[in-house]
Amino acid sequence: MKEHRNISIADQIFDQLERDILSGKYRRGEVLSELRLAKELDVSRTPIREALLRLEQENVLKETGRGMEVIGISTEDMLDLYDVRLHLEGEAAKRAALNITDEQLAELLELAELQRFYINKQGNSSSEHTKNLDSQFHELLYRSCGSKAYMDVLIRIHKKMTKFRMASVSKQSRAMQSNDEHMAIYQALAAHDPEAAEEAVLLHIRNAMDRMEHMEPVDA
Amino acid sequence: MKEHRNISIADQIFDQLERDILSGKYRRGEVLSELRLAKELDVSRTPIREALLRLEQENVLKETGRGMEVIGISTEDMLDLYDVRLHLEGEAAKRAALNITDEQLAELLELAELQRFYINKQGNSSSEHTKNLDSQFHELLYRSCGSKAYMDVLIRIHKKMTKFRMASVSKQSRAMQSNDEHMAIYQALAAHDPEAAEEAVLLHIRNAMDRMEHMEPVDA
DNA sequence: AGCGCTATAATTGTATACAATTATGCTAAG
DNA sequence: CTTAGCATAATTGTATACAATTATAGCGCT
Repeated sequence: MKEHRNISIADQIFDQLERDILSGKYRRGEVLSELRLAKELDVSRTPIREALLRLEQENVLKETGRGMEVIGISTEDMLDLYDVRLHLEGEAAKRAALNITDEQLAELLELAELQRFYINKQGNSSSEHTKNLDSQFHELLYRSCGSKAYMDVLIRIHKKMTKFRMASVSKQSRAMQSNDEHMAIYQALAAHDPEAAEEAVLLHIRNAMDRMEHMEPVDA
Repeated sequence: MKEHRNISIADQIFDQLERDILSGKYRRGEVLSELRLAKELDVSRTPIREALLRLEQENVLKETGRGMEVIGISTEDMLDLYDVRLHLEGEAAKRAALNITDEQLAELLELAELQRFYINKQGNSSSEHTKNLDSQFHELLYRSCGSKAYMDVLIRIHKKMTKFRMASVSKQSRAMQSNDEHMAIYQALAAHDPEAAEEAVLLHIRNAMDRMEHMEPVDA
């Protein structure tokens, strides 16, 4: 079954700009001009405008009367994002424990095992593979809670955190710890135990906060 | 001091489409065509596209391969949104009690008093005036908590709830009750009492949920 | 009458053209 | 040398043109 639409130029520009801002190519406070970007990326202004608009909606850029200004994210902002997650993900995990399907459980397990495989193979979690698997794990967890409201908020926050996560290489031990926590979450969900799921998720978030405070952001 | 930019056509289209979807002119499941809207509203496709893109980001519309499909919001979704707020606004209120400035307090009081004035004058809360004042009150409350993460999430949720709120007329007594709750929130914030602020906000949300379940959505 | 094929409609994605506003830099005058 | 003013650059917002894909309807053939 083929996916219904091709990837548009606008989508590609969006991803690229997102990465470029993250990687520091465009710095906080810098103002992006549509025409300049269009010439730089060799496309017309139309898909550029669309990408910039999306980035503005995601609070990555800010309208400034003339041009879009790059908004950064501070360590404090990141901690606040974690704090919001601490207030929401416990409830989401409880609901997921009650609502998750067998198919979702199987997929969750596969994601966690795949992540473990890559960590063992590569010795760190900086690869796109591993980061992507982490995102998929959490996104699936959010989806399985059965609430659009929780899902939307948590997916948005997690994407933002992933996006702005520093591209530093993490120790294998940290990555493995995080993966262990994913496994614990899976176990609690598989047992359909709301309290255990809540506990496992909160522990995962708190540990991720600790890891970040030690300047070694991994995932969560 | 003049505001830095004029209201663009795209902004107007966005507001109008938002209202039209809310009012039921465009129904859930209906697919909106850019060209049709452009002819209907007598503008080019460009601002239409921009408005549709924004509405998609706000989860009001959904891409369907061809055209944008109108997404509805169920009563269950609304209750979930309230539940998310119950998990976040208490903490936000606590922070606001500690961080709010005198200027913000003064503005908050003015908004609440203005709202009271209009309620007494008009006898219900269905007017744009009153709904707008409610939005402004809550948005200012969120802004004063000093956290971008809490602010972004809560503003987004509140806007969505306001947007999809049924346009039913509410009894004056309900509107007054809600305004009383606003006043209580203000008092707690003015006293810089975190616990009282949390309690007042949670009470406000719970009462709003009750009002909604009695089919008389007002605000909160 | 039914079915299939083709031509045309509709629709989105992208590029370009145009208008209006605003910054910027250069020139000329004091 | 400094400053005021004007012309030009840059920039966004909007409209239109073009391309490619897909649905749809009509027509002819069996």
